[in-house]
Amino acid sequence: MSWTDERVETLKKMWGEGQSASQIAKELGGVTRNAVIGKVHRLGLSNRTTTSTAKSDAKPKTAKAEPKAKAAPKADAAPKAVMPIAEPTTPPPPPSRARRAIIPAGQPLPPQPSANEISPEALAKVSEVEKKSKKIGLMELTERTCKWPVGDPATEDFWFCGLPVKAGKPYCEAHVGVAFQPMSARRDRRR
DNA sequence: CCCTGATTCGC
DNA sequence: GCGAATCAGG
Repeated sequence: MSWTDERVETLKKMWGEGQSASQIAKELGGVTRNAVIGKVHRLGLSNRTTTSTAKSDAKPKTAKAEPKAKAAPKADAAPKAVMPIAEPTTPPPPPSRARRAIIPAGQPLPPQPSANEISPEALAKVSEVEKKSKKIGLMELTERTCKWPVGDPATEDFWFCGLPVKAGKPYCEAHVGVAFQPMSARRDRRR
C-alpha cells in the first residue's frame, strides 16, 4: 500500500482526533502502526503532547561513531508557563459506589455511576461493552483488566468489566471514555 | 504483558 | 519516502 492522498488525509484526520497510531493503521489497513507513525513524522505533524519522549537520545543498534560534542545545556530556564490545556479530563464519577446495601435487591437502582448525562454515545458504548464484558469477580482483577464495576454490588448481579485495559488506564477503552470526559459535553449541568 | 509514540537507518 | 526494528514510557 502506498500513501495516497486519501490515505494521508485519513491519517491526518484521525491523528488530529487523537486516534492512536495503531488505530489509524488498523483503519487504513495494509500498514503497521510504525508506518503510520513514520508517516506522521514525515508529515511534520508529530508532537501531540503524548508520551513526551522528548529525549533527543535514541541509540539504535549501530552506534553511530560520532563523538558529537554535546551542545552545552541551555542555561536559559525558559519559564514554561504550561497551564491551559491541562483540564481535559473530568474524573468524577467512576464507579465504586460503596452504597449501603439497603437497597431492595433488583429494584430501582440502575443509576449507573455516571448515567447522568455523559455523552450518550459513550454510554451506549458502555452498554455494548457490558455485554461483552468478562464479568469477572473481584479476585480476577489484574493489572490489565478493566476495573469498571457493572451491576449492583448489593446483588449477585455484580461483576467487573474485565476487558483489557487501555494502556495505563484502569479501565478498558469504552469505560475510559465515560470515566474521563473530554471536558466538553459536560458543561451545562446547571439544574 | 499490554499499549503508546519516537527515532534511526537500510532500503 | 518508506517502514521495520528498536527504544522509551505508562
